[in-house]
Amino acid sequence: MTATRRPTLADVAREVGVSAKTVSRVLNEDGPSSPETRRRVLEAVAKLGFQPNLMARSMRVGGPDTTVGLVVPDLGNPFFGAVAGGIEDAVHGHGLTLLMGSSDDDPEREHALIRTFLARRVSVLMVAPAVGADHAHLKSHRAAGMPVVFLDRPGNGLTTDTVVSSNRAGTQEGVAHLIAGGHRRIGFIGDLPARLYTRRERQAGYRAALAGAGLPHDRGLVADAHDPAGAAEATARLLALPDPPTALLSGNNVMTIGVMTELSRSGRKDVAVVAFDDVPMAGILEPALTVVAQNPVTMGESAGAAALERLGGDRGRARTILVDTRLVPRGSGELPPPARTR
Amino acid sequence: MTATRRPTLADVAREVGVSAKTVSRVLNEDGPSSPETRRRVLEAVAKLGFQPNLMARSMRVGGPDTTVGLVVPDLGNPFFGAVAGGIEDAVHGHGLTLLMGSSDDDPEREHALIRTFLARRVSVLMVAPAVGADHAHLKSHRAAGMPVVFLDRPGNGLTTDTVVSSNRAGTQEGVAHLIAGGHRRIGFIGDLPARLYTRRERQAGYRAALAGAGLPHDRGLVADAHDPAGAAEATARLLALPDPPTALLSGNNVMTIGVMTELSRSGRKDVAVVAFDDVPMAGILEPALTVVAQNPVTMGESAGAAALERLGGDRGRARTILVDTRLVPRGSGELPPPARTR
DNA sequence: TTGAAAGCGCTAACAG
DNA sequence: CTGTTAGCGCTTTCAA
Repeated sequence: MTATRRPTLADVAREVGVSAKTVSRVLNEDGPSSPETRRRVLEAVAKLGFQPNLMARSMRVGGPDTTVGLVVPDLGNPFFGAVAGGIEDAVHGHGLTLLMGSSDDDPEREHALIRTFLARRVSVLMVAPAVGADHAHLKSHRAAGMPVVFLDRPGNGLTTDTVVSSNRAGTQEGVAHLIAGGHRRIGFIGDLPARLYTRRERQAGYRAALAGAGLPHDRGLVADAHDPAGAAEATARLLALPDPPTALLSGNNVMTIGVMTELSRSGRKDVAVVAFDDVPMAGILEPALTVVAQNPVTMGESAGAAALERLGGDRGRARTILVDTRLVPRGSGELPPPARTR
Repeated sequence: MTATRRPTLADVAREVGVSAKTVSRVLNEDGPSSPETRRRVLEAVAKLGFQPNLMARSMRVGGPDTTVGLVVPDLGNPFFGAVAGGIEDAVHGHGLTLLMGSSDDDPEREHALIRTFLARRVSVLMVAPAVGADHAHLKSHRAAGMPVVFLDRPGNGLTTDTVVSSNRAGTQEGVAHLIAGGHRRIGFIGDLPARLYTRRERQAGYRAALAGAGLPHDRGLVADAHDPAGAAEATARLLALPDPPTALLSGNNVMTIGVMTELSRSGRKDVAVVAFDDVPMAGILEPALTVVAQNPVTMGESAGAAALERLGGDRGRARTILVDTRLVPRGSGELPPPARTR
């Protein structure tokens, strides 16, 4: 079997007996064309199975490629999947397609992906930055008219449109919810590295809630992990303290799996929990899991909308779009602390 | 602020005082070049921040675009996110990038996306087909050397490499597990439309297990839904039958949410459940959820590997790659049926 | 070791 | 209403 060449504009033109430009006109509904020519061109297009080469078109038009380059840390994380879905919804009506890659939270891979995307002349670049990545090199590209949007986390060395969850306020609300329920010793299980933006913000919200209630901030109640197993260990460690927490705030969906697994394993149904980020079966757990829900689809849509405005010529100053989180009380956050023995 | 033009090969050449071809040679390590020239070129490239235009390159070379076009029904579904991650892992080392879009299980949108991808001259096309979509029109493209791979579901009207889960055998194993536990009336909660490939296969596995055990196939124990709420209703309906099932097989992750929600709501801890497709917190539910786990990452990797072989010149006949599922007993599938009153 | 010319598939600009 | 010419940014081909 021999690879057959794909038909070009010229092939269609030859078939019909007109010039390439005429075919182009018909196809792009650019300029006038006689109904008769039109008909014959379309016929030939169908007959030959011609499909215009978008690369060639973009190139000649001089505009960027009709793609949105998106770099996320992990394609497998449903959070980023939902974000991607939101972006696609926002832009696909404008003829833009998603070009995606995973950085695996590695600045090198992120940089490589960005380079590839730039080389492809994407219309828009969206990045959920890896920890430690630098983005100063994108300045010139943004100046050249390519919108850059940071997602979930701000970038480094570049001030541009950024879409993030209300991490701090959301966590603060979650912790306040626990405090309102009578808890005074509340643990925080955060992800690593500790300098990750979302981790820092959520922990700041945790501290703010404690401060707001006049509660002391016990550094010993803050634990770290970078996977569910680690989160489970961290949970066990906190609960084994001499004066253990009566409630926990889980810093993200991955931590939550570990926290809940450990509570389930040890049969501790008396520990109140609020988890940051919603999870599918939260309502079925026992007790049902109270969460601070994020809105990843909205985040994606906002990012898409912002990018489209920039493409439309908006040169205003960079905006930070805060997408609201929402406290969803389901039970686990409403557990009262055990009666105090004093 | 005025949009500054991006530097081209010619700009670099002018800067250095050589021809464009020389710059091209240095950059692509094609043909010889003097160390001195080389140095000056690289210097100018760095100075101007030149990045070769990949579109122009692909076009001139005549080869396809360095992308893998992937169409999935729903970007937000973690299953497809994981599949995409697997594909990316497999191909990114070969210089390929993922171009993704959601069809929303709508054949029209799927077709539009495929058209866009073809127009972009993707190197590979991967599709998780929408119900009712036709793919005969891809024949010529495959003949022209573009690998086409179907994912999760076979395509229509085109025989080509296909990667699917062992839906039938997996479900059969799950149902056999329930039967081995003593269940004789087992309900099946499947997704709609009923002619969806995965639904049909899984239901066939269900029937095969019943037949294998000499159990009657009661059509009344099979229910449908297309979202969690519907699955919850379907579950309630089955359990309200005069002679209700003592065990349920949930046909996919979305159904599972509804099934478990209803069991939780009604406090029915006596109904055995096996769910097709694993879910994050399955182990924490009470009882812990027994599942037939799929392997989406492996599916993506297999698809990627198959595509790469085709790109490498493999013209062998189309293969169907069955990715094994795995029964993960966790408790809910091991519940015995209630003692029979006769 | 380097350069000049041609051309990938398409469209902008101008004629006719 | 239609055609011609030129050129997007790059690489191939051939010549120097």
